Amino acid sequence: MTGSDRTLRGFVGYGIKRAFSAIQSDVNATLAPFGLRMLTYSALAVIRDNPGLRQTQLAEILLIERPNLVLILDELEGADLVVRTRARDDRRAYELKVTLKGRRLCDRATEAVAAHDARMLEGMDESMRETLHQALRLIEMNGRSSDDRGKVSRP
Amino acid sequence: MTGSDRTLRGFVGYGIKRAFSAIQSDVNATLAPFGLRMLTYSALAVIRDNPGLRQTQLAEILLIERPNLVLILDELEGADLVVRTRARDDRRAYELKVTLKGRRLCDRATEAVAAHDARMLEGMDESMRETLHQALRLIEMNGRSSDDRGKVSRP
DNA sequence: GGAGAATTGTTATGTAACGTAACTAATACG
DNA sequence: CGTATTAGTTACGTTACATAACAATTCTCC
Repeated sequence: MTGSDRTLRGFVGYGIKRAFSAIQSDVNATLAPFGLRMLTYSALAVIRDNPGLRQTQLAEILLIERPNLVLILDELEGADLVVRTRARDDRRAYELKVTLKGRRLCDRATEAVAAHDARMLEGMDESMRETLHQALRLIEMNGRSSDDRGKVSRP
Repeated sequence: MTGSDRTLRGFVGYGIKRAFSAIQSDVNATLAPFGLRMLTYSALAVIRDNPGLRQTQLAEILLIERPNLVLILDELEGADLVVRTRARDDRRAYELKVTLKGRRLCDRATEAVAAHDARMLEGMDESMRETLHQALRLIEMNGRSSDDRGKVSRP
């Protein structure tokens, strides 16, 4: 035998990391034909769900900092998938919308991702999938709530 | 309401990404007091479980490429947690072992990580945890097996 | 037993996905 | 009005990866 990771296997964190990196490379391969990556696809999908969204809001939803969005949106805009139009009620902000081209690409990509997702879930029955879903949500919440401990106390 | 990610929420991949990044920052904070990061801790723990391991094998276990290990091991060795000793049966290779100091640190860090892991699982009963565990393994396998499709066919 | 192939660790280098600090333009607010 | 805040941006740094090329060593096999 070549060696084992028995200690680490005890941790969910380790399992999640492995599952995630397995998915990640795979999903990027799925999106490559569309000229998209995980991040650009995510942004595209969220904008499609929320026309008129501001960049700050998008950053909040995706849990990334605003500066990181700039390049992502530049890329999407450069590919004519998204437009930034100045908001007329607040000329600092942009309203984000997907173009027709963006909508079509997004829908096709969403199909592909859905198919990919289904493949990752092969071998699980409906109840297992549901449990997995809930468990992930729970972990996300458990993580975020421990964030607060280190944040603003009373300014 | 500020905007939603309903499309993405349908995908396990998205849930895993979120759960993972929630864990990641948190676990790095847990390890920081020990002077470790996720990667260095993982390497340390695996070496502790497999004294005499070669770097190539460690890379395989951790699913990273050999060059990336070099810096990680430099760091661990520089902190006197690990030693590289030339293997006498193959003078190209190193045998990796944790030092006494490394063993102690590893054990304390493992405790801390275990506590952290437990916090992430709060709100789940035993059966839910077990299901989560299995589900993650399954996803990992589903991902890896689709790797093969793109790899060596018949050299 | 010696030449070419393979393997171990390494160096150099590139990239993607983040984060922080500091700036500009615009708005809000007392 | 003037000061603080906010939206997007620029510049820059870090971490976690990957690939290519290389020296030293070992393997293979004729």
